[in-house]
Amino acid sequence: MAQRLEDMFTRLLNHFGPQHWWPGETELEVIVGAVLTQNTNWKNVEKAILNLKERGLLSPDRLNALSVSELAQLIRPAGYYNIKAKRLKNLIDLLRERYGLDLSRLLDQKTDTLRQELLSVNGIGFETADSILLYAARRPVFVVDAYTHRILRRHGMTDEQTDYHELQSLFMDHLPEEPSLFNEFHALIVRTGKEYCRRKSLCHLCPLQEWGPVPPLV
DNA sequence: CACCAGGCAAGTA
DNA sequence: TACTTGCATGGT
Repeated sequence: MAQRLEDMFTRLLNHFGPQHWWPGETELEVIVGAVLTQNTNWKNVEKAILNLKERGLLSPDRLNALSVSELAQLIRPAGYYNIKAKRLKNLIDLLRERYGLDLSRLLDQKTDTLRQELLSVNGIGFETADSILLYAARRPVFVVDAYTHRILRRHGMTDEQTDYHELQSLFMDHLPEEPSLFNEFHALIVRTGKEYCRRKSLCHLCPLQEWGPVPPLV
């Protein structure tokens, strides 16, 4: 399995090149983006983040000072803006109540502790928590998303009832625990899914196609 | 027009 | 436990 995953990574990287996810941004911006991108196109998220940035609101203190309804209007382009405003405020509430709005105090904790802390927030599930761990806190945590399930299933490496943590362990148990590798691998999986898994007619162009016959698409 | 995007929680049986 | 539904904008 280790060889298979390394081969998969090599093929995707050779085909697409580096994806540069979340380069040169602040930790807070990554965290806000992780919440806003839940089931949402990243381009829409960028517009919402720009709204906050332009007004200088992208700091724990300024976000803390906003009301949920004010925040909701600012992040409208990201969709689900009412629920996402609450989710962001839930996270800021935790940051204020337990860490004095000091983001580094939150992020400097041991990985398992930090993961539990993030998951305790209403609105932060496995994928959002792990995205924050990997892309903001730079921990060697593999992020699993809908495309990861789809692609590995498509190529016969899992079945439809493989759950989030089984799939996560598949990667983390068989690859070197390098944050930079997990970062790039996850981004490449998303890119592949977008590019080649939307239509069956594009499957023959997928860089993983050479692996040979796979179970039929469901 | 339909479909979906870098999910999650709450409700139902 | 295992489904189902609501949340919402913007691009194809």
